[in-house]
Amino acid sequence: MAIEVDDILRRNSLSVTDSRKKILSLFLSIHGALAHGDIERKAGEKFDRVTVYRTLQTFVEKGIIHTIPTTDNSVRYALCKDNCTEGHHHDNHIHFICMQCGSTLCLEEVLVPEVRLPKGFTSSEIEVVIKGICKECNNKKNSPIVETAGLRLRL
Amino acid sequence: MAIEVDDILRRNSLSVTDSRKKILSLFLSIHGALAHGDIERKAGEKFDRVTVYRTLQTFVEKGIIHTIPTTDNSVRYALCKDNCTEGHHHDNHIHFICMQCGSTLCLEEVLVPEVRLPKGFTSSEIEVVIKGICKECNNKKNSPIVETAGLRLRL
DNA sequence: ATTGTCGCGCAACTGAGTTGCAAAATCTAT
DNA sequence: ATAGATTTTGCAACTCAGTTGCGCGACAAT
Repeated sequence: MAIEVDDILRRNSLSVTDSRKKILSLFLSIHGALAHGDIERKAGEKFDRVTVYRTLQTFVEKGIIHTIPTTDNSVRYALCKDNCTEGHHHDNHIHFICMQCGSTLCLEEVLVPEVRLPKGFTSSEIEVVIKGICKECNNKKNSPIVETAGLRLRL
Repeated sequence: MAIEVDDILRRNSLSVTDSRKKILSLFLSIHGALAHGDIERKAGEKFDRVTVYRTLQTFVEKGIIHTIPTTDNSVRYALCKDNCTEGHHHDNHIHFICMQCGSTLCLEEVLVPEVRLPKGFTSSEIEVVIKGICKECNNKKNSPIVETAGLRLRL
C-alpha cells in the first residue's frame, strides 16, 4: 500500500510527504467519502489543520480526489476512481448519502441520467445527490430479530 | 404586492413584520434564488444579519422557501412555487446555476429524472443541480456584435 | 394598566477556512 | 552523500458565515 501511495503521488508530480501519504492512504482504505473533519480525526491528530486543507486542495487540483456537494452544506471528498492514473475527468456518476449511517458513497455504476433542459439552456455539468438508506443499513434492518431472555437484538 | 405578502405571512401563521415583508417581497420580485448575502445587500442594509438568518430559517420551516445546494458550498434560497399556499411539499424539480451571470434558478418544468439504484439501496430524496449557461446569457452571446467608432458592443 | 408572547437588534461567541512567514523536509544535480 | 534550490509544513493571526443569549420594544389578550 505504501508503495502504491508513493506511486500515485509521484505520478502526479507531488513531493512524497508524510501527510500526503497518510491522507491518501486513508482515502484508499476507506470505501466512501471523507469530510475535512473526518480526515483530521482519523489521521490521528498528527497534522496541522492547515496542512490537511492544503493537501486536500492539492489532491483536488491534481484530480486525485473530487468534491461531493451535500444538502447540509458541508464538503466531502472522495477518490476519483480512474483518476489516480489519468488526468482530470468529468465525473459522470452519482452520489449517495445514507441518512442512517451518514456515509457518502460514489455510485460509480449509476450514470448521471439525461436531463432535457428548456430551450436556450446549455449544460456543462450535472450533479446528482441521492439521500436514502444504503445497502448495508437496509440489510441490517431486514435481518431477523433475535429474542433472548427478554432482549431484542438485531444482528 | 404588499397585500399579497401580508397574506402569505398570515396564511403561515407568522406575525407580519417589516423584515419579513421586505425579505418575502424580495423573493417574490426576483426570478431565481438568493443567497443570504444577496438578501442583506438588497434589503438595503436595514436589518440585522441575525434577523435575516432567523427570517430565512422561519421561512424554510414554514415551507415558504427552500434551500438549494451548490457545489461551491454556499446555500441559496428560493421560493417554493406551490408552497406559499399549501404546506410542505417535496421538491421534484431541478436546479440550474448559470456560470456566466451566476444566478440560480428552479427549473420547475423539468422533473427530476428516474434513477435506478443498485440492489439494496433505497432513496428518499434526489437533488439535481445542473451548471451551464442560462437562456438569457445564451441569447446575449448569440446577439450580433455592433461595431461603432472602435467600440465593440454586445446588445 | 398588567401580563404574556413574539420578533428584533446588539454583543459575544464558535468553527471553518485562509494567509503570511519562518522553519523543516524533500528533491535535484553534482 | 551533500549543497543548494524548491516545496511543504506548522504556527499564529485573521476573516467570514452562522449561532446563541439576552434585554428591549411592539403588540394582543385580560
